[in-house]
Amino acid sequence: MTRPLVPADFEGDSHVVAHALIGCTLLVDGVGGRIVETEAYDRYDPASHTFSGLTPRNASMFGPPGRAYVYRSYGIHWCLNFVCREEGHGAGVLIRAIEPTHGLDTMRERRGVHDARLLCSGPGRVGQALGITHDLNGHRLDRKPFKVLAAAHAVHVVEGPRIGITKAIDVPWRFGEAGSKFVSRKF
DNA sequence: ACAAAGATGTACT
DNA sequence: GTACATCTTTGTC
Repeated sequence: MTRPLVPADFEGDSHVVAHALIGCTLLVDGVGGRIVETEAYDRYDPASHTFSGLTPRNASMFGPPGRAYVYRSYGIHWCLNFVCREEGHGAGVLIRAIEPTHGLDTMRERRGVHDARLLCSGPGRVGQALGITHDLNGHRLDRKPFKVLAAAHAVHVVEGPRIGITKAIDVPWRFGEAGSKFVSRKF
């Protein structure tokens, strides 16, 4: 009962897209699981990489929606965003946590830990577990190696303030599945 | 050319 | 709870 998401699903407000992505399935080369935590970053958000306009790093967020924006975090981690578009402006949704369902052994090997809760509970961990690299920046989400499937059934979504930022910390633009054991932090 | 901060994770006390 | 790795991007001089 699930359908693959297409670029049209990423047209619109980043907050709406971030909310709608909870419960969807994300696979990279068949490895991944259910998205249980996201954050929205819109064009006029001081905490967004797009706030100061187009730069070489954030260029993919100014391109077509339904693609990946991959950036290096703290010089160590690769973090994955889904590009969306609201009123012609670039915006992004950070994938913060996944409930592992496919390719657990591959993820354990990449992460070096066994506990399923520690495989994908955080944006840097998601990047490592799914094998995300800079090669995938700007890549379409409806083409290999990506696979993004709509949620099989309705999900109870909760929201709260975003994590790890110093600007606009008051807005509740972090979304997660209620009661999930696989989020990076409790809501 | 230079400096500072960063959408984090891990190890250690 | 605190410290620190690690390096790219961006703004400033």
